[in-house]
Amino acid sequence: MKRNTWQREAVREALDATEGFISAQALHSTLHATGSPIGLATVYRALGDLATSGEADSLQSPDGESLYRACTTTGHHHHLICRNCGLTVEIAADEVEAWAKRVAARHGFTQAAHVVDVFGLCENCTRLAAGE
Amino acid sequence: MKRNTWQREAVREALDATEGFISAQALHSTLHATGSPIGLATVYRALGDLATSGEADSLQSPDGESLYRACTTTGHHHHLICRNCGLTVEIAADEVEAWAKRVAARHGFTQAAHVVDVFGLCENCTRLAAGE
DNA sequence: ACTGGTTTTGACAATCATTATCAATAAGCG
DNA sequence: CGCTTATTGATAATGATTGTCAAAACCAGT
Repeated sequence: MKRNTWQREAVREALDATEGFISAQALHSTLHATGSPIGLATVYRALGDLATSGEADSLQSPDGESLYRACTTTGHHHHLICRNCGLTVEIAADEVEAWAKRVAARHGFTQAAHVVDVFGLCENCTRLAAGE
Repeated sequence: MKRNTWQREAVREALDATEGFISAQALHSTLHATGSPIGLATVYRALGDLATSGEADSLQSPDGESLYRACTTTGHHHHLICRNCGLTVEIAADEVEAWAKRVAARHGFTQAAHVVDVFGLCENCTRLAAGE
């Protein structure tokens, strides 16, 4: 039987309150910062469950972390993320939206969700890197 | 200066000889199996270099391993991944390529790498899911 | 071919995210 | 309320990847 615990609720809420993707570790930190004494292992378990049940999307960041996101079909958008300082800019992506659907259909895929995120260096960090 | 060593050659050849994606660990094992005393760290370095120079493609498996593949077409492309069975189809993504670069530039970002992967259910799994 | 300056290698330690362990806790049912 | 059992959480374990650094290999110049 599946039980409802405040921990699972907390993870779900924290994920909902997060813009874009977040790592399990980061989510755990966030929860701790707000006073929740939730355990790290529990965050991993809760995120895994959410991903399995389809309530959350997961993807792997370029450096191998698993990132999670609350699955909201409404208000879909994408992100431009600074690899160095973490600055995140939201971007609309209608073009990509259409493209993803087209490509998926062409290959017989259904229920296409897509992960379109751009990692780069923001203006600031570009300058810093150049000065190295 | 970049030097040519038999180790780097060996990695490149082993990668060329491999169908599809392979993990660094697996490639190391393969090399050892053929008698090459190459070190694990060296395989990682060589693969990283190949990926950086565009001679190899890399992606993350669902369980967090980095997988590499000899890059047949010069150029970058993306993947269509079945959420259920893991089937991966390669897709060209010139449109997205251009879009990503444009968006990044518009926001002052440089060195844009992007994560553009489409998850869905492949034909097979769609049928299976329907029958559930 | 020999030598010098540098890069590369490779064995192993270190790191980091994630998973397993397992006793203690708490959810839900009656 | 009490019982059964899923869940929690501190910590150990795992496993891939990266860092370290002395020794070996590469390449250019002689």
